[in-house]
Order: sequence, then C-alpha cells, then structure tokens
Amino acid sequence: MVNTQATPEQTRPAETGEGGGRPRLLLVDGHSMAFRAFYALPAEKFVNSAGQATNAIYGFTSMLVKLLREEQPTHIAVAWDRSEPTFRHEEYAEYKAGRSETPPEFPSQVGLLQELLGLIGVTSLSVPGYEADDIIATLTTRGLAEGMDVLIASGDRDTFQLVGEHCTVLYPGRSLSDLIRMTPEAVEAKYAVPPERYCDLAALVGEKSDNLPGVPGVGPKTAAKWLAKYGSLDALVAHAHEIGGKAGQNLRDHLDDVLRNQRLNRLATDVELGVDVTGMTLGHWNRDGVNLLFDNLEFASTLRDRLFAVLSEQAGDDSAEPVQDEGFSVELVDPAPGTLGDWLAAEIAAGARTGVALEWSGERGGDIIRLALAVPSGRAVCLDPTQLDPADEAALTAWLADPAYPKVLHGVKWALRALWARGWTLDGVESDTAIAAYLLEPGRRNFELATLCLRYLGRELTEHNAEGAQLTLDLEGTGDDQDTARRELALRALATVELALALDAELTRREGLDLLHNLELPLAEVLARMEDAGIAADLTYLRDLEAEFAAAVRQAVDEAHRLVGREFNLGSPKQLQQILFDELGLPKTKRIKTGYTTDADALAWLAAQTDNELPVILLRHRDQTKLRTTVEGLIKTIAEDGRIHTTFHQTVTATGRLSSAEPNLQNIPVRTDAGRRIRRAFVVGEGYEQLLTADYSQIELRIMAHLSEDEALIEAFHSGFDFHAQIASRVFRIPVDQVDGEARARIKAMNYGLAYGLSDYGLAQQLGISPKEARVLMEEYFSHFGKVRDYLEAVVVRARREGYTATILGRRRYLPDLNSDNRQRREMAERMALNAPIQGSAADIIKLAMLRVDRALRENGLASRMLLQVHDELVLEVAPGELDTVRELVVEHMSQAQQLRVPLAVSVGVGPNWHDAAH
DNA sequence: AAATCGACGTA
DNA sequence: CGTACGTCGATTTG
Repeated sequence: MVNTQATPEQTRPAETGEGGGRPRLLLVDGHSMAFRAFYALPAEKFVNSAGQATNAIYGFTSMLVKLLREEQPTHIAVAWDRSEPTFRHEEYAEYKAGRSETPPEFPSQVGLLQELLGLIGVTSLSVPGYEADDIIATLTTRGLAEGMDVLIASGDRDTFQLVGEHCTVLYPGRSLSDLIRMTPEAVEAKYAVPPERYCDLAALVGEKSDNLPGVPGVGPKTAAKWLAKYGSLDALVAHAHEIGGKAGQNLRDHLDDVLRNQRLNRLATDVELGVDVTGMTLGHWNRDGVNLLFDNLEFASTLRDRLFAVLSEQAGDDSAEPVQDEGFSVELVDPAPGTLGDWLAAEIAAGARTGVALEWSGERGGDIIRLALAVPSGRAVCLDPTQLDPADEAALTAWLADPAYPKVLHGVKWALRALWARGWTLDGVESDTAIAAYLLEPGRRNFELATLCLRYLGRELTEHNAEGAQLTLDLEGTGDDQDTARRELALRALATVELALALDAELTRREGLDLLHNLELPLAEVLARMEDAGIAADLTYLRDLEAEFAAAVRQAVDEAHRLVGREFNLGSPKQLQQILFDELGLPKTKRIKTGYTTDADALAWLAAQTDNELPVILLRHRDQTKLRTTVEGLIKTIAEDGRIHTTFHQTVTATGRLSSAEPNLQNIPVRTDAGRRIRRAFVVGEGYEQLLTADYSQIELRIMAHLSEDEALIEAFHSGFDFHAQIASRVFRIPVDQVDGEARARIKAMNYGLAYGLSDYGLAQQLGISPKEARVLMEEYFSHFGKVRDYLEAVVVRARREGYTATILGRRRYLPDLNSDNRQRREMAERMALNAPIQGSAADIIKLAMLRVDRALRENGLASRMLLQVHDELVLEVAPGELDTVRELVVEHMSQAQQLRVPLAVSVGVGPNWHDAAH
C-alpha cells in the first residue's frame, strides 16, 4: 500500500470504476524523487559492469511502477530542476547555498532516467529559471481547471501549499515505497494549519536545506499558533508589534527574513510550458528501446516485467502475459491429525530446503505458539505445537532434528532457544537470512524479513492473492485472527526460503558462503547456549553497591548545590553550561551544537584552570551516577534463575564484532577501582566451581603485524618481551630497560592509534604534544616499521579500487564513501577502511576460537560452559574438577584459532567472580 | 510516546 | 581532527 495516513479513495472518484469519473493527473518531482531513490538504495550495489551507477534509476522506476499500478493515473508528467540559477537566486543570492555537493554517481542517472521516461511515453519537463515545483504548481492549476484530480509525488514540502480537495501530495516517508498521503486533513493534522497557510508557516520556521533561516526559537508549533490567531502571515506581520515574549521579539528582529522566505516559498503557477496538460496521457511506449536500456543498465527481469505489465495495463493491452508483480503465493494446507509425517514425506524431498518460521509468546523467548514450514513451491503448513497429535509431534520433532532435511530460518538463534525450551532439537540449518544479509551488507540497519524481501527479491512481504484468500476464508466463516496469524507465519516461512536462495547467489558471488556456513551459523548455536546459560549475579551485593553509589551521588549533589547557592540538575548539560559559563564565568570549553561541552575532558581542564571546586564535584557526580545507573540496570535484568541473560547480536556491527544488549555486558566498568567492584557481582553459579576469563593480549596489534608482514613488529611479538617497550626502544633508539613509562605510553597510544587511522593532529591531542612533534614521532616510528605504513596505505588504495575491505576470513565491509567528494566523509571512510580489517579479523579469530572451545568442551563431555564474549575475552563457568582441563583447552583453542605470522598470546585468570578471575 | 543529543562505559 | 558498540537522562518533537 502506498498510503499510511489515509485511504486512496480520498482522491479517487467514489465508486465510478475504471474509465468513469475525473481524469487523474500524476505529477512527479524528478530530482526530488530520484534523490530519495539514490539514498534509499546502496550505490555500491547498483553499478553495471561499465561502472555506471543505477541505484536512483532503479529506485525511481520501482516507485513509478508502483504509482502507476496503485493510482491508475490517466495523465502523467515528470518535472525537473535545471542547473542554472532561478528567479529565487536572483532574489536571494544565498538560496540553497551551503548544500553539500551532489554525489558524483547521481547526475548521469538523471539523463538516463529522462531517456527512460521518453521511451515509456511519459512527458518530461524543465524550464530555465524555474524549479520543478513551479512547473508542478502550474500544471496543478491547469489540471484542476480541467476538472482533474491531481497527485503530486515530491519530497519537497513546498508542494504542500498546493494540497486541496482534488490535489494530494505523496510525500516520501521512511522509505521510498512508503509514500505518505498529504490530503488537506493530513496537512492540517501534521502542521495545524490548512494547506494554503503552509507556506506562511514555512516562512516563519525557515528551511534549512534551502538555506532560508526562519525566526529563531520558532518551530512549527509556535508558527501554527500565531497563524491560527491572526489568520495569515500578512495579518501576523501587521500585528507583530503586539506579540510578547522572546519569540515576539525574535519575529520583529527577523521580519525581513520571514518576508523574504514568503516570497521565495510561493510557487509560480504561470510558468510558460508550451504543452497542454490534457495531452499528457500515457501513450505509446517503445518496448525494444526499454529492453535495450535495461540490458545496458543490467537490470534484472523483475523490474522490467513489472514495468511492462503496468504499461500494458495502462494501454489496455491484454495480450501481455500476466506476471506476478508482488507478494508470495502461499498454499496453506492442513494435514489431517496423524498425517503430518506423510505430508512431510510427500512434500519435502530429502535435500530440498524448507523455510521454517516460529512465533512465540512474549517478547524474548517464551513458549512457541505457532510453527510454519514452507517449501519453495508455496505449499506450507502451520502448526500449534501444543495441539499436536502425538504421532504428528513425533514426526515433526524427528524431521526438525534430522540434518538430512535442510532448513532455512530468519533469526535462527531465537528459534533454537525456543525449540530447546520445548525439549526439541533443530539440525540441518543451511541459512539464516538475517545473517546472510548481514554478511552481504554489514552496515545495514534493518534486517527485518520484509525489508530484505523488498531489497533482494523486489517483492513485498504480502500474499500475492491476499484479497482472494481473505475473501474465501471470510465466506467460510473462519476468518478470524488465528487464521490471519497462521497465514502470516506461513508467508514468512515461504519468504524465508525464497529469500535464502537469492542471498545464497549473492553471497557466492561475494565469496561469503563459507563464512556463513562455517562461522556465523554454527556460532549462532553457541551464542544461543551462552544466552540460555546467562551469568549468575549476586543480588544482595549489587543492592549494597547501589546504595553506596547513590549515597555518593547525593553527597555530590549537596556539595554542588551548596557551592552554587541554589538547587539545579547536575545531570543537565544545559543547566551546567548556564552555571559554569554564564554565572561563574569560567573559561569556555570546546564548542558543540548546543553551546560548550561539559564532558569529562572539559571538566578536568576547567578544574585545572580555576580554583573553583565545582568541576571536581561534577566529575565525581558523573562518575558515581554512571556507576549507580549501571548497577541499577543490572539489578533490573536479573532473571528468576538469579542469572543475567544478555542478548548477543550477530548482525549489528559493521566490522563483524558481536554486540551485547539488554543488558550490555560488554561495557561493564574495569578501569577504575570503583568500577571494578561491579565485576565482583558477577559470580560463579550453583553447581560450578570457578569463573575463568581468557583474553587475547594485543590481538589487534598482532593482526596489524601479521597483515603488514613487518619483520620488526613480527620479531617483537615473537620475543615475548613487553611489546610497547620494545617498540619504544627502537623508536627512541634507547635500550629496552631504559624505556620509561612516559615513552612506553606514547608508543602504546601510537600503536593503537595506527589501527584506528590516527592523524598527527589526533596523536598530538592524545599525547598533549604539538602536531609537529607528533608528526616527527610518526616519521621516526615509520622509519623503523616501514611496512606498517606501506600496509596502511595499501589497504585504503585497495579498498577504494575494490569498494570494500576484507578480513582474514574474507568478511567484507563496503565503503562507498572512499570515493566521496566530501572530504570529511571520505576521510572518515578511510579511517574505517584502516580499522575494519584489523578489528574485523580480531572478531573473526575470537569467533573461530569460540567454535573450537565450545566443540572441545562438548566433545570431551565437560560440564563447564562459555558464558560471555567481550571482543577479545571469553568468560567461562568451570564445573567442579574441570579447572585444569578447561584452562588448558581454552588456551590451546584460542591461541590456535588461526595461524598468523605472530603467536596469539592468551592470558587466563580464575576466581569466584569476574573481578577476581581477572589477571 | 518517540526521537535525538550529550555523555560515558567497554574493546 | 583514531575505530567499534549500548545505555542513560535530559530535552525536543510529535
């Protein structure tokens, strides 16, 4: 569905059917929509072999197809901006100044899009001196005069002023395919002004992207309030003198801006176009031409088929073969009780993949309430595990546990935990569509099934014949929520199995299948066990700790209030700024958006700058508050079994690391004494003897040594002596035993800095020396470790050429910004390119180690188990009598996880709690 | 109620 | 003006 706010019928003629009623005119803002498409689809994924970017073309065309199909316009035109200045620039030279430059992959796509529109018989318009909006406003006026219903697809809010009874704007929401229907009611609901007043509101508020400042401190709310009171901007201006408060003064001070905005916002409705709106019907289209163009762009057949289908429909051409243009065809069957085994045997040949989808009660875990299986032909079953015939249950559990029947799931870790909770097992998992998509695009934010279907199959997560199916069910009198839920889950199972196929193909091309099968999928099972296990927490101890931290917070608050002479919120950066810089007149710190920073660095600096005790108190307050909230958070997450069960996310980080959430057990304090006390709350559980921690020493630096093949670095790691001191000894040309703490610290900072893409400026900042000194230090460093510099440079060059970085195991991270014209973006991407292979390889290695450790524990019949992973550290719970075996096994498998040019050192500690298990 | 920001904990 | 995260409270926006 296009709309999210209102029904399409609002602008459609009521019950007139096709061919009757008013003509419908669709007007598209070409640049605006193409730009949205450009940013909605990853540029690096849409490039043909000639290097032409196609993401905007693809996205725009999909959107157009959807609009044609769902809105059934009788007339259509696409308006384009031109590069030369418009009358708005003449009025206001700064108009749209300060916009970041157009991405280089964009402009060439506009030409191709216009070519495509020509081929499918859609009018393209652009007029010198005017923007697309003005053309659209003009056509809207004329269309309305001709008795048409007008639809405007545009991402420019200025078009809202055109909205009316017969004119709706389709404004892109979260995604390009999610167009929000801006009817008069929707505009009024969103902005509290009628559409014809929208430009007045925009004039008051201003428009950042057009570089049109509005009245400071006046947002849509205030502006709407004023307009409601005075009726219009003109009336408001006439009464500007009587408006009180700061906002009123600001209005008077910025009246010129507002009046200028008003002139610039108003769209021209009298642009000379030379064509008549009635002639903009959808007419002849050139099938061969479109085929040739799409071949050149290397577009898959799906988009082409959909385009041809909708064009044929428009042209009343019934000869075209029907294509399934969206959705999935689910055939949900209900085997009679006791016959599930027969169905499975008949429907699912051994070796053929099945999509499996589960639904459970509650948010995390809970009981399975439904389970659906679907095969690619579309046939599916949906079962309620609690209502199963005993024979069926036996057949199902045997099938689930049989590795000869390959399965694909979306989010296998949760499924495993849910199935295990029922005492069932799952084997033969060949893909997890979320993880597969993550390996393809680790930077992706959203891995929902529906999103991936759209992205990789070009289809919505809906049933192809949903309306028909619904109708049948309703006629039979069974159309209740249960049936909908069953059909939906079957749909998910089917979508998963179809999606897995597409992801497999792509993953094969990108050499990521091995990573999926031999690393991430088996790891998901290990993580499921770790999450199920959780880590025992000492609740009494945590409560005491909380009370203690809370008391310290209260004391800091009291001291601060006494010092300042009144009460204020120490937790509010805003109030802090007010007090520190305005009232106390302390020196200004680094500028941030909202004024001056009050972060820990700045407070420490202030403490040194002045005699005022406040910064010190604030630092202590920050510290203790942070500790208190950490402890509070932990207490809240202790489960009924007295343990904390974090969730390890496997598809979140761009580099390949895991992340931990609810609660995050990867950021439990360790650096300070007070912080470390929290680690004492993580204790060994009943039935176990010790906690054991094992971590990699300097794994990232070892990886840098390995990847750079720098002999001196490699040698330093082989010698086994203090690494940083050895490097410092070389850089400063002094014997190792004369390296002092200061020199070692500098080199340590540089060692790690290099792995992060550090600049001389950044190093200077970090070490408190001048950039020049930092540069000298770096030069000296590289004179001894030249291959490191060569490696770091080569990484970026290669990533720029290939579009991605790769880890030791071939995990890729795509970095299109390496070719950005924007320096800041480009340099950011370069630092990411430097860091990703190092951080990502470390992630690969510890994941390998986890698989090996987990397998070794199980194969040796040990009861000890892994509980946590903290990037370079594993925490295990050791069963009685197993300590020596486990210690040896963990060290062996962690250090042998991957052969490198340097040894992988692992240090181990043991104790009754996480703190004491440190080493 | 949800989104955003500043701040800060970890590797 | 080194990387990668998640969470909190305050604040803003809807």
